[in-house]
Amino acid sequence: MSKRVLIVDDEPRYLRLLEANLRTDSYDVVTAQDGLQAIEVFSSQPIDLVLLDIMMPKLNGFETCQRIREFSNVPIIMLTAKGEEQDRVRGLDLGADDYLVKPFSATELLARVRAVLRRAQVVTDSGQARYFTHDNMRIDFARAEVWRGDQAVSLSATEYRLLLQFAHNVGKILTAEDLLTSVWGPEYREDKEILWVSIARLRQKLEDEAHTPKHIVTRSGLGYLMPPVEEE
Amino acid sequence: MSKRVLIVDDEPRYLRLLEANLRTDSYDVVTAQDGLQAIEVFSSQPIDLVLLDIMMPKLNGFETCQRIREFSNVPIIMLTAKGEEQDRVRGLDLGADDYLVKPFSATELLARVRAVLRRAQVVTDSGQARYFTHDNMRIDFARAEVWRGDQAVSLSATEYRLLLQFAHNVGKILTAEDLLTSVWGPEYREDKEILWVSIARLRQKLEDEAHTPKHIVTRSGLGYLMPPVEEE
DNA sequence: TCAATGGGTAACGAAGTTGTAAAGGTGAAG
DNA sequence: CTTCACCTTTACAACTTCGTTACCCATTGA
Repeated sequence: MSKRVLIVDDEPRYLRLLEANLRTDSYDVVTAQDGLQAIEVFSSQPIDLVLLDIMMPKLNGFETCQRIREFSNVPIIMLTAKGEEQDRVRGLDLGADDYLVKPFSATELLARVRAVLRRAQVVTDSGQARYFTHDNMRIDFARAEVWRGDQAVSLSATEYRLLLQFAHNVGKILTAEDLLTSVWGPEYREDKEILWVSIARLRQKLEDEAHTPKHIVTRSGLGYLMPPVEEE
Repeated sequence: MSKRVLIVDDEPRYLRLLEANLRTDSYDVVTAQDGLQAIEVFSSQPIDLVLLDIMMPKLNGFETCQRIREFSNVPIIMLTAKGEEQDRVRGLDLGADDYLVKPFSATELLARVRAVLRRAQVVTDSGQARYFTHDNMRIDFARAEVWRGDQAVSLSATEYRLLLQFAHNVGKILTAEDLLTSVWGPEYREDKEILWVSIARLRQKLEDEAHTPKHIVTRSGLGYLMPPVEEE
């Protein structure tokens, strides 16, 4: 059963080139011309690997990568014309698996694709969901929107990223360090105060009763967690 | 809990450089100067990531990579002086996860290390034990929750960490020093009083009959232990 | 240029936790 | 049986942790 690759690039020339290369190694190929289209395609069919150009209209490669990572662990290889180190580091830290600098040879492209797929195989991803629900709250990952009941909640970027951490780890304690490193970066590892304040702000927007939070529960001295919703 | 990285390179200069870089990001580092040594080290302790130079005496990087892949899926990043495409493809096809061309910057090295470890984590994380049971008590590690029968027990952070020590060492006597160092840190090694009090508090919450504890048993003069549960 | 917003810092109070001290019990060794 | 170190328990004071509000600076966009 051949793997399905999503190629995202705004230049049709490159799109065709990449597609041809991958097809000769008998991958299934689907394409998109910008980030929004990519997310659209991605949410509508199973994808095993994404090749993602950085310079694109609408959502650029970094933003698209980040969005996809909100709901999927699919392997991502970034493509770029610039060889800037800063770009490479940024891509990798946003969750990309590898990086290719244009122009590249077909042989190397295919070797990288094989390597990344080999590693990913063990996971068998396909756990891609567009929505996440927890009690009366819903997250629309693709649009980066949050709903409380039928009311849209307007979260800041930080609040949203904080909430994502919990959504991705339901039923699991996250320590202050965990959250600070993943949302603010390693250099904030010690700065618990900003976390306290941000949790408070997030709760104000999400929770019905400030005093008995349903979504984000405190475990004093240990961390916070989003409790699993009870089945009935 | 920091990740352990094995660096393999025959040039001491590079070895030291890499080691320093990784240590500043608080990885544990072990080193080897050739492939044989690397495999030696690798088989003798748990390693989370291998940085592997290609040009080496004894076993070169390719051979070493191949050997390691015969018995392990540990993430491997190849290091190479040449930027030859042929080498890169060969490395990746032998099972390496990534490669870096010397000279490289510390920032990029660390970004690649993070990326490769992140990917590996998804694979290994899913298979860990979730519960621990001892008589009528149950620990849910992910949620840091403890149940006594069908009643949730609310433990403080210290009490919970203390209990974890016993759960991880069932049937083994833990000395006061053991417990003090692992729960409170080495500087409390002598402070038996706080241990006594904490044990008492923990027992109050866990034990049915304060006088004949089932979970945490005192061995006067030696320490404490959680006795193995009898099967019948 | 000014208002709006986001996001960081500071300050304070409430709740809960932790270390210490003090007053017994228990058990091992002689 | 006595003694002493080892341990248990309780009470309390000091300290942490965390929630909250207020404030300020930087950025953004009208």
